[in-house]
Amino acid sequence: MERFGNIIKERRKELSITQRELAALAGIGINTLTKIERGEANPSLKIVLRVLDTLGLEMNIKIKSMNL
Amino acid sequence: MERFGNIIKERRKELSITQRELAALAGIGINTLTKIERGEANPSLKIVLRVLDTLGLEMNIKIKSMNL
DNA sequence: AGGAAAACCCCACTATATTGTGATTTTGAA
DNA sequence: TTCAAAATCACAATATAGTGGGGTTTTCCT
Repeated sequence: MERFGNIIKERRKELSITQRELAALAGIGINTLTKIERGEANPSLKIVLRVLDTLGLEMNIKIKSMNL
Repeated sequence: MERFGNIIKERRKELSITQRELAALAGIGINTLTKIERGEANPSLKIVLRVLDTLGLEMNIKIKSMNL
């Protein structure tokens, strides 16, 4: 979850918006967002997708690649 | 969620395992899995990652691509 | 250093995801 | 067409995600 939170946080910073703004835009609670960014949350898929979408990010799934 | 469920279901079929087997391997309840496959669930990230991992799938996040 | 905005913490409440059990339906192969 | 396995459904109980409110700390700009 750590990793996931960092992606969100970094992207948010790139877009220069605050946690409050992102939470509002994504339609989620501020507490929920801060926990996600800190990796202290286990968010539902709905929440995840809303945040990603708001940040102009997308998630995709593929067969696991080899680790050389 | 529909889309997500289908990915899981199709991959499971490719691996020729039953819902019960996948649920057991992933360490989640059978009811949870069936709902996910039908798109009638809003699973937590933890559950999502467990299922994907069990199926040899991985999720990644990138900047949304243009729709031409 | 001072002050304001941003981020974080704590707590309690509500909403809902997750689960097991047992019954029912659907599927697919002999 | 039968029969067993697989999938779905219904229900109740528990676990936990999501939330708001208010206070504290951190950040960072002047």
